[in-house]
Amino acid sequence: MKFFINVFLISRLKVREKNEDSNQLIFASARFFDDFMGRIILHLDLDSFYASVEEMRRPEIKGKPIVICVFSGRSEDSGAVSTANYKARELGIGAGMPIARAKMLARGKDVVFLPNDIEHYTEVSDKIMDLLDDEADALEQVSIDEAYLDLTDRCRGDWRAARKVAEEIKSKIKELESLTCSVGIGPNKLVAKMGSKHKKPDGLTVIMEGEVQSFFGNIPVSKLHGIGFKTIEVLDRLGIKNGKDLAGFDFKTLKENFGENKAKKIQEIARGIGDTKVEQRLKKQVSKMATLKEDARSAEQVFGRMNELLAELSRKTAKKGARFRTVSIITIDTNLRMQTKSETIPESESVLGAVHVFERLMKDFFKENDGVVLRRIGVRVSNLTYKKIQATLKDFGKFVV
DNA sequence: CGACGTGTAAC
DNA sequence: CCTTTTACACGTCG
Repeated sequence: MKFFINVFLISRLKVREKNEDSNQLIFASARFFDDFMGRIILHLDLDSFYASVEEMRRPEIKGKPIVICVFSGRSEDSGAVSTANYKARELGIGAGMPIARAKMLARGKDVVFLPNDIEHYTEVSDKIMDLLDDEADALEQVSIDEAYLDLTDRCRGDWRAARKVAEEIKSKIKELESLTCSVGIGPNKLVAKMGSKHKKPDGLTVIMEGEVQSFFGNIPVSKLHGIGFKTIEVLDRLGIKNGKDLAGFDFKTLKENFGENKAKKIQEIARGIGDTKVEQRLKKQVSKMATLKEDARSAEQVFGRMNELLAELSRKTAKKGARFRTVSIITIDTNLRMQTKSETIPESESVLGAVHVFERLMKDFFKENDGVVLRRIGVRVSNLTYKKIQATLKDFGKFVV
């Protein structure tokens, strides 16, 4: 009997915690019933975060359409929209849109355009993430305005308790920062994420195991998390419209169109299957990009801007206590074609110590691309390793994100 | 297999 | 006219 239970536990652990050390088995029996019951995962998304934060700290713009912009500095209105609040979205303004177009749509209306202030948003975000950390077994911050919480142990399989936790979190965030958020709760990260997308803003959607199939089945494939524009084009040709179509589609045909791995992946998405753990991940690369004031036709013309970028990249990298092995430049020419060049070197701690490598890559790029005219450039270090002591995963995660 | 470059997706 | 940052998968080459 003991043997049987162990076999069962090991197989569960394989499915659920592939990356865990075998010493996790020590805790396995204590978690037997949790394993048996499955997990409860919560995903939280702060509603039009940047715009809402600005609205909160500037009483004079309350209730107005607000558009947060990334100005590229090339001309008065060059750049793109980062976030539009719901009032602005009613006018057709949305993220990613050129600022000039957003201003056309806003013509004659009282719309507030603001440059983004990431520093401030990060401060607000950090406070909220701290709050979330207190509510969960594990926290995974995936971006400045999104996080996953594992509530499995905390709620012991009780979905109504999980809903209570969500409501509590929502009211705390409102109290503390006057912000709303959308929350999804499900048996894995994918389902939780789809739940939080389902009702916005200020939503709360719970999808239990038994409800996954019908929820995912009725959703258009274009709304599935992880399925983007290119994939949709192919799915469309195959006549696949919603989750049900994809979940039940002939695998061989999918494989012919997407390759084995991607076929498997998108079909699992359509079935609401996912088993990745909620855990704070360390960054694997750091980069910094910028649009040039003026188009550049030679390496020497971009060195000035590149050195500024490297100074910032250096700070970012040092702050995380990261070392790197790979150095890259990223170029975007006037036709918006992106290219990268990279080189792997002996492990280094100092970005500025590797300036000559960035410069050489840039020179080589111009040598290899005769007549190219650059609009934007970027620098990146990857192949990161971390030296700082990992006091607790929580603190380290916060430090690194 | 590691290094390098590109494409897709999400934020 | 067209921003920024990251992850990951895949093909290719030596």
